[in-house]
Amino acid sequence: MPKDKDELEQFEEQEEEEVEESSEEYIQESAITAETPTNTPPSILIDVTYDGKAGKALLKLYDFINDRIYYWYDNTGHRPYLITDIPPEEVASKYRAVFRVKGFDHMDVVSKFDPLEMRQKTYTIIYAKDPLSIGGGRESIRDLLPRSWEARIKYHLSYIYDNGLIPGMFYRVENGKLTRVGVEVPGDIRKLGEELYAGDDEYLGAFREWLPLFQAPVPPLKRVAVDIEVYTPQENKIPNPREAMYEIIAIGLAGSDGLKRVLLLRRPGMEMNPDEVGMLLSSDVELMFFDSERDLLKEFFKEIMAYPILVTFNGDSFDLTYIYNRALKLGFRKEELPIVLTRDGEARYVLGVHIDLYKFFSIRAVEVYAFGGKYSGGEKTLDAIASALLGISKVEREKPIGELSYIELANYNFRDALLTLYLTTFNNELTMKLIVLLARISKTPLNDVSRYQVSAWIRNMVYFEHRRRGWLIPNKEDVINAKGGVATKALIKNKKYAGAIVIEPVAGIYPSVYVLDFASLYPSIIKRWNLSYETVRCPDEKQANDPGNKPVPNLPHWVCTNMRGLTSLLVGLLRDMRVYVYKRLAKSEKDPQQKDYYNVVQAALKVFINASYGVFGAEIFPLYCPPLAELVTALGRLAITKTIVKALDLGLTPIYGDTDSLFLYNPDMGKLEELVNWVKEELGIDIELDKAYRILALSGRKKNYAGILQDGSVDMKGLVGKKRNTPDIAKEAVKDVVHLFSTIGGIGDVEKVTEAIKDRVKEYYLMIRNKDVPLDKLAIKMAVNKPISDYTKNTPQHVKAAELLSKYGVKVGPGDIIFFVKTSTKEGVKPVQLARIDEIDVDKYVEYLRTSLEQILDALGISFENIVGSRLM
DNA sequence: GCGGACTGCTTACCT
DNA sequence: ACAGGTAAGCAGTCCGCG
Repeated sequence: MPKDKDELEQFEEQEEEEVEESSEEYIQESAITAETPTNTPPSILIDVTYDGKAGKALLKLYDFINDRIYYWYDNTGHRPYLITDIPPEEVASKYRAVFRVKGFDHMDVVSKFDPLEMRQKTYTIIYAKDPLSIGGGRESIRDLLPRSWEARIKYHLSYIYDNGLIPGMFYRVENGKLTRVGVEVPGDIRKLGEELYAGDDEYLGAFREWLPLFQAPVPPLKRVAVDIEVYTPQENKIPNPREAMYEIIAIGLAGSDGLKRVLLLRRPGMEMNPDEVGMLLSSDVELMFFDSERDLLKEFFKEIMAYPILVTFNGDSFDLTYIYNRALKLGFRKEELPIVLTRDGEARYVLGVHIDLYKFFSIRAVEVYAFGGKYSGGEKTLDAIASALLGISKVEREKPIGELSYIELANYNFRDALLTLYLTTFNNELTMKLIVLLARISKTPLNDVSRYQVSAWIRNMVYFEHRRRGWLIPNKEDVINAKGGVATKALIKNKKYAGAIVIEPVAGIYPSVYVLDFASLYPSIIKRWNLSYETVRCPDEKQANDPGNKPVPNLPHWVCTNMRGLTSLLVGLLRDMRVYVYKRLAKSEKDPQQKDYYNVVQAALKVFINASYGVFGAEIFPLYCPPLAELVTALGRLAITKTIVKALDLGLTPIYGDTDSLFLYNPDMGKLEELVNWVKEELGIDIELDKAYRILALSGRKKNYAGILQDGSVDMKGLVGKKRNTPDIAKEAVKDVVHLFSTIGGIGDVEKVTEAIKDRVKEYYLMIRNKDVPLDKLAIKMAVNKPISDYTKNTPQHVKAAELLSKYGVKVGPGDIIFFVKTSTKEGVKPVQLARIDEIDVDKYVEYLRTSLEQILDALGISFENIVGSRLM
């Protein structure tokens, strides 16, 4: 199993550039099925998919009490369809070919609300017997018509929307009919919403609708983590999972029910040394030996089928794909296998759901918002993520896989399976709960939630609401055509519109600084100003010409006041539920289990809220709406500017601010409160005290400061000394100096501490001058973000170092971090492995030390040159 | 032929 | 591949320089 980044990359799909989103679903090649009873106990809906053989939507339900998986096939006659504005008679006369499509079923007339034209319209709906006949197949109805809508929505999602299904919620089958199981909501929580939204039936209704999704518990989902080892004749060469040429010699299984097992292949010439048994890392791991690989796989398939959820780390690209192809090679028939490979590189688990944690943890929004960037900045390997989240450090393997003894192999193999399982169990099953909650909010099956980015989740959530309201889902081009382009210019080249404001900070040391922060500024703006793709620049002339409908005076965009915007309502609701309900509950709840759960709820909500503005400025989002995005940032600029003016008015002293924050120097507490109230009153947005510094050092650069908070902790932002690529020696110097800085108790200490800092700086300077530093502390660690061959415009230093490395046979690819030092050799750089201390370019490192330290020294008004003497060498 | 001013590319950060 | 704004370093280009 590949664990290193470059190894992972080898299996990333290269050719699957699916430009067109097809409605095609995977072909169910497997004949394995679960029971389909006419009555079931309450069960959790874990997957919704399309079964090509049955030609129907298929729901997978997990009954966690009796530990059973059930299938439920659609029996309502639901069919794939598309919508067109061509009347049926015209279809019949002008587009007769539609009827000749083999999967054509029938036509009908429907009335839908067009959110762009903002009126009810009549459409023709054309049904097909299978998704491919709508679009994606050899001959499809979509391709025969000049205009169609909703023809690119994948069928299983369409099925979810039309039936109001919520993946992750509880359902039961009663006399063959699928029904949702009710959820008990405590009266005091319901009351919170009733008070919050008194008199606003739209919000109140939505609140009641959404509450059960958060109140329904997430039951323990039985799962098994899987990891395989493959024999390879060449060391450091990872076997190709598509070819599956070599033997699978071990499969590790770690179950949430306590299963600890390694299936091992007996190999000629390898003996089991009985003395070694005591060396098993976990003594209760059960080893099972097999004489044939076929039997080993047979046992594997049998074992996993006791679980509704299969968990892997990179199983889509490696483990499960390898197993699948290897099984075919060994004579298994496709129908016998519980795994199916899809065209877009997924390895699906037929009975339940396969969750590939490599994919899930690679989702940017999960990484940043749900896990607070804890594993950011490094490699996304099992070891790296496990070490960041679980604090388990890496165990090195000393020999090639093929040379390990049975016990060594079992230890190595089982450990990875166990780590994979741990990634789903730590913090009270945080990961599983998060996935289920994300599925509920987005109406997306667990399978897709764990594989698609946040824009797909938000798309699904919003599409679901369209269908619920009987709205037509517009095509992407319709939105752009109706809403037009932008009116502002970005400061950064190649960006589409203007963003946030950053206030120019004045360098200096400031005792007692209070920071005010707009509470989720952009979502609040979306709520407060009724911003939604359909309300912004709505088609009503009267609305367009009413100056009162222009939220930003110097922007030409107006916003509809007649109806509440869909996304405004959704974002507003989710934001309120997070702030007023689940953050509060998470704080007040006594039961630790329940407290943890509320925290997962508020973290899941955070993901959606934080991404809600960005998607409207992202071209890949199907409701991409630049005027909406630019209104949000413009209103943000207005909010912070007005707040600053008011602050000055009140005699407060703003010294810095960035986007949604305002730094106030030594404020009068009464005035501060006055400002907060004014903002709430006049701007209709919440602003709150975020943090307070005992002392703050502004370097004079934007996004760049260090401060000591009231609890004595250091808060460093943007300083070079904090960046990953800065050599450790410079980082240490900064850390040292900041520590000295933190000893400043009052303004009276400044001089004394300044002297101490000067001395320390000089020490570091001399250390570098005298090359009295270990080489690895001089290493610059910089990531390669694309294939080396793609650096055509220029050759940055880290790429030069990478090229030197490749001469020694070290392969470098995207995601790899290059360690290099600056040398006085011809290239100017060398990979740290190849360099000697006497080749170091001392001046360059003094320069590094200078820029790192100056960001602190500038605040203190000290010059680096003064300390070290302007010595040019 | 060389150095300074400049632009553009690249990475890592902030909100 | 949810957004834009900023710091910093280096590569490469242009231009002046009697």
